[in-house]
Amino acid sequence: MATGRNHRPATRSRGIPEATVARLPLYLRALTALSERSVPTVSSEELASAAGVNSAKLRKDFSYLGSYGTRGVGYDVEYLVYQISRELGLTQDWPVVIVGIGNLGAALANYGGFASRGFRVAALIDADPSMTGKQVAGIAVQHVDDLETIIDTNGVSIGVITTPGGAAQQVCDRLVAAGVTSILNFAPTVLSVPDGVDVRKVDLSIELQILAFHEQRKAADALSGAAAPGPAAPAGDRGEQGPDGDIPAVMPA
Amino acid sequence: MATGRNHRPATRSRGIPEATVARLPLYLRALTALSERSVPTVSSEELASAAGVNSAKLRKDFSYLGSYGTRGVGYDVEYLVYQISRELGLTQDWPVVIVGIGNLGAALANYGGFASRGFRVAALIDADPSMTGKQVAGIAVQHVDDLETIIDTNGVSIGVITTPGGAAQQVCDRLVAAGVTSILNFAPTVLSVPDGVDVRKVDLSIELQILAFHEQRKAADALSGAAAPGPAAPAGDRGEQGPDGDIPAVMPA
DNA sequence: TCTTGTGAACTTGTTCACAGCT
DNA sequence: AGCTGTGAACAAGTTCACAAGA
Repeated sequence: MATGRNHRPATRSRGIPEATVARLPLYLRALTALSERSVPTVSSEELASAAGVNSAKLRKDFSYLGSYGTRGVGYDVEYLVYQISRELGLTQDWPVVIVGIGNLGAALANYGGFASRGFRVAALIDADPSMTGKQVAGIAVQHVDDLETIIDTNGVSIGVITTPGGAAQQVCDRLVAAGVTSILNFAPTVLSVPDGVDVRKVDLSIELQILAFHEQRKAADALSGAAAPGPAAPAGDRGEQGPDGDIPAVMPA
Repeated sequence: MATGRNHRPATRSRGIPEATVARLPLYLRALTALSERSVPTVSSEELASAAGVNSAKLRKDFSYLGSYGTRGVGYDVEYLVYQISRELGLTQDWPVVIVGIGNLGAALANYGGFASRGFRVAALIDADPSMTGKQVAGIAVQHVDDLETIIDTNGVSIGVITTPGGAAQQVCDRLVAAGVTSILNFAPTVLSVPDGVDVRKVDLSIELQILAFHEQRKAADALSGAAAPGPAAPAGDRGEQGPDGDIPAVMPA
């Protein structure tokens, strides 16, 4: 996958692999949970298991950040939380706008995990005049006519698009023109953006189609494979699941 | 990520790379749009551009499916739509259950893209008794007590979890025990599943954190890099964006 | 003795560039 | 002449396995 990092291609001394960046939030979540339970220290094995990856990968990932562990002991939880937060840029506050306040937009606005990690919903924007002024998650919806002003006065650099597919490119263009340089796109559309703008795409129907592919293959395997080991699940060991792993996800601008 | 495909590791003759599988839905969407405009044939260059990937990758991807193009001409749109649909298992109907009918669950239930491509919402399930019987997207919500019966009578093999994080593992265990073998998890939790069960995770807060990382780096680059090329976007060419490529995505309830 | 940190091997994915077919 | 299909080069990511250090 190629997460688009097209700007300034050279001069990157301490480049952290994209796959690693994609896992840092996962580690951070696991570490935060440990921190809340006042666990002082954790081994790569334990943390890896909590994050659903294997320990060699985790150690390699951390090695790109520096040497924050202690041999024979493990990692200091609080210290690691801080280092990863800093690396991800979560020690600062990121104002975010959500454009398109339908079912999904409202769901995201109500999502608590937002505020918890450096993100703040600065504004909700919708094109429907009848939505203007309505309170969603305690925030008044504003009309899309004011998009540029909202972006500007709030210093927003991250936008979330939850409009229907047909409106997404247009909204995207306006966001970018107004100064937004990172976009999380929930609309089922491929967005065109200028160089230097990052787009990440979240697409439910694509996820389901990928599951269907594997599901179909399991069914085929069950038919062809002679002696089926058991009903559905042989109850083997627990598998790993990655945020990325497979599908990559982002994209370059 | 590693989409857990732990079952039957060997004996896979016609293995399609995971990265390719992740892009097939993207091609399918672009092809469907062409089909609706009655475009009979398309070149790898055109289709790649519509899907937001480069043409060499697209041709390589299609080569894993077989030789469905015509040299000097391109690909027959209708034929390709059929072949990809078949490969993804979308020529059959997949009943899906959504567990956890909060904001997000309701948003997904209302999502039109579901039915359009082989997926059918067979049931909505929630643990809150006051939700039972309520209509969401034209479907009556059922109580989680009946989960096993619902899975069984509808022959469901794909489940979507949109519960709060705390309930996700428990719901997952019951889904798996009832026979579900593919799970799309929106809860901010790493799910443990037996071998043979696929889990895909969509996590909004992770997506935002990845964007924040890149955003932070752009800011750092702008400071260090002497002459800034322009305001925000140099208005370069249009980049590619992958579904997978990197991380997938949605989120927690 | 225990666990990190990492070179090296390996696997997966991407891009190139061109032969081969229409 | 044009575009697909693909071997081969390349790049990214993962896993192994063990030396180094606490």
